[in-house]
Amino acid sequence: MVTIREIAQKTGYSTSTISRVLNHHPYVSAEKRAKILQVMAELDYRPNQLAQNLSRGASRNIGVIIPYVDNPFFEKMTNGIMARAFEFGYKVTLLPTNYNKQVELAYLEEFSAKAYDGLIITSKANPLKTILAYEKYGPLIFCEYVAEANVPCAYLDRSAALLQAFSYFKDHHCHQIGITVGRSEQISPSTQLTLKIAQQELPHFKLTHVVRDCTTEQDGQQAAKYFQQQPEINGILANGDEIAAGIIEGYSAKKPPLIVSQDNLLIGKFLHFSSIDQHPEQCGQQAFDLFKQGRQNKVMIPHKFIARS
Amino acid sequence: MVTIREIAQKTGYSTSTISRVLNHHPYVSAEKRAKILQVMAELDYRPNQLAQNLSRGASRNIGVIIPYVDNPFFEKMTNGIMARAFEFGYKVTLLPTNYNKQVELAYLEEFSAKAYDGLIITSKANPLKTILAYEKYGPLIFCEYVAEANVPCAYLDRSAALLQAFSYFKDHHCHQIGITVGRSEQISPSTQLTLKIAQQELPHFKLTHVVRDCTTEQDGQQAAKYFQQQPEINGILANGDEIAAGIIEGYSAKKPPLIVSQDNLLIGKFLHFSSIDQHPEQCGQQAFDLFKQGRQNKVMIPHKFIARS
DNA sequence: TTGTAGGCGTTATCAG
DNA sequence: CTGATAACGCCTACAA
Repeated sequence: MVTIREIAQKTGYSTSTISRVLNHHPYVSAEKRAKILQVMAELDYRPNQLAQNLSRGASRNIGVIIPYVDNPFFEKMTNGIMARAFEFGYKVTLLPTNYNKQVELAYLEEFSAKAYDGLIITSKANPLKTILAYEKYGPLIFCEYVAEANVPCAYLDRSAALLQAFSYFKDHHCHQIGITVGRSEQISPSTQLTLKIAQQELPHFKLTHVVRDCTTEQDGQQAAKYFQQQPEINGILANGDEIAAGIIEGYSAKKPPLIVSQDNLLIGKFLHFSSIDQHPEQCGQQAFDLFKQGRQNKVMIPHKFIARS
Repeated sequence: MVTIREIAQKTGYSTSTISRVLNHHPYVSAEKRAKILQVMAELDYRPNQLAQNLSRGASRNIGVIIPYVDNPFFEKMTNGIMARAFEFGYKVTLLPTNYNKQVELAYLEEFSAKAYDGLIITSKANPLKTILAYEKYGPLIFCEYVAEANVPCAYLDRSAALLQAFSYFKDHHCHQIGITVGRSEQISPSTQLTLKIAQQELPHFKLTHVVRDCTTEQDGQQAAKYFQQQPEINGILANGDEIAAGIIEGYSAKKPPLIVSQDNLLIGKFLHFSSIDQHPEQCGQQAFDLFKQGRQNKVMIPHKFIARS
């Protein structure tokens, strides 16, 4: 492997000078620069990034903790992060947890070992306190609301989105709604919020009308079976468009009640259900910007309700 | 920052011994190991991965060159790669090119600078020769067929899939088919193959029935408008399910002809068009395995035709 | 402008 | 089993 030292020998200049042309520093005579570049080309010299990383103490690489890699919502979010990262010459490493605490902890340990210059957390498996303990090792940015001061986060205005969804239901005279959620309210703040607002806005809402652990189309089908056994249900809030599609399938013969979902994928357009676009790409972009600028703000991302009925 | 040397000082042992317990080497007395671990915990010592990377000459990180991050086909492929990488403790960095040659070259340069232990190329912007020039810097694995011996690749049996699609058309008496493709046949081997086989299998096929540069639902709608002006067209081969959906939209009032698409997404089930599942996840998994095992085989991934009509 | 020398933190070799 | 010591390849004061 050709090193900076060999270039120094062949050219007769010092390693410092070589390093300077490598880093586009000023204060190198045009003549020397030219010769050095020439010798570099001749020997096919490649600066070793691993060495550069150690020397600089950074790798221009950020980690992104996500629950699932094949989930439309998080895919959009990571796409937003990656788009910005690309602009600024950063590399992105996706860190899927499947909401496994141990796996997430392993990533946090890597982070503390300087594997990433920063860590964006789109959704967490461990309690906030556990994660914040790693703040001392470098910048941590969240893609959900975190109340603690000085903790940067870009977050979706879930409350506003839910309020709009529920008022849509009310406008259509749907007061008994079924809800599908991902993780149960015990561990997911987002589910917690959903149910809290449902109870506030819809006095007739019952917790027995909640189907938990829905992440796929199949889960949606199962949920539909359950909902059909509750004839009073006249509206459904789904936690994703693929699940909503499954619900419609599950109703098969029967006409399903009014459905509102939350991904705004193409399929919603064809199956004619309403959807909330939470703009996860924007959230990802903002999260990266917060990292890049080293700010500790909290940035809210507005949602958009797509009514179809 | 606490280093291995500080641990050595506080414990009175040598850095070698510290390094040994760090790497779970044998030949360290239980007593010393215990004391070292204790001091490490006290000082909250973190091994620095950047230093380890330099010392080992590797980073357990692989790069994956993809054209787009938000394309279902390549998302599935990268999911397959990531699943395997995760199992073996590798990190994955996604490298989107948008088929820009310069961007792709920049990634190859990074690779030659040891930024990645290996590079998986799911689809390339530059000519094969250009890319193979970087083989000397480390393992290069392709996710498409590469004829050159000793170049490892996991590839989809595109020919077989296309043959089945065309015989499906013939079975349904569709001999005048329209085709949408991504990149034009001049630059995409896959498009080239598609058109070649179309000409072989369907004597009535005309190149004027090809719509190029289709990547989105909107492109599909546009294509549909064009196809409707050619009343003789009685079958359509789409290059993706979202495009197929767009085509169906584009036909709006009119009933669209028999459609076969190529992603097998959920939407195909609802819009009732046939689709070829090329199993891109499997392709990604195999590609990673080829990297991991350092083999130079060529692995074919079988497809599956999902008939709906 | 340029060069010298030390440092980044860890691993590996090789004696003992 | 253990410990010096030399890599790994680059960057950067500091001095000239």
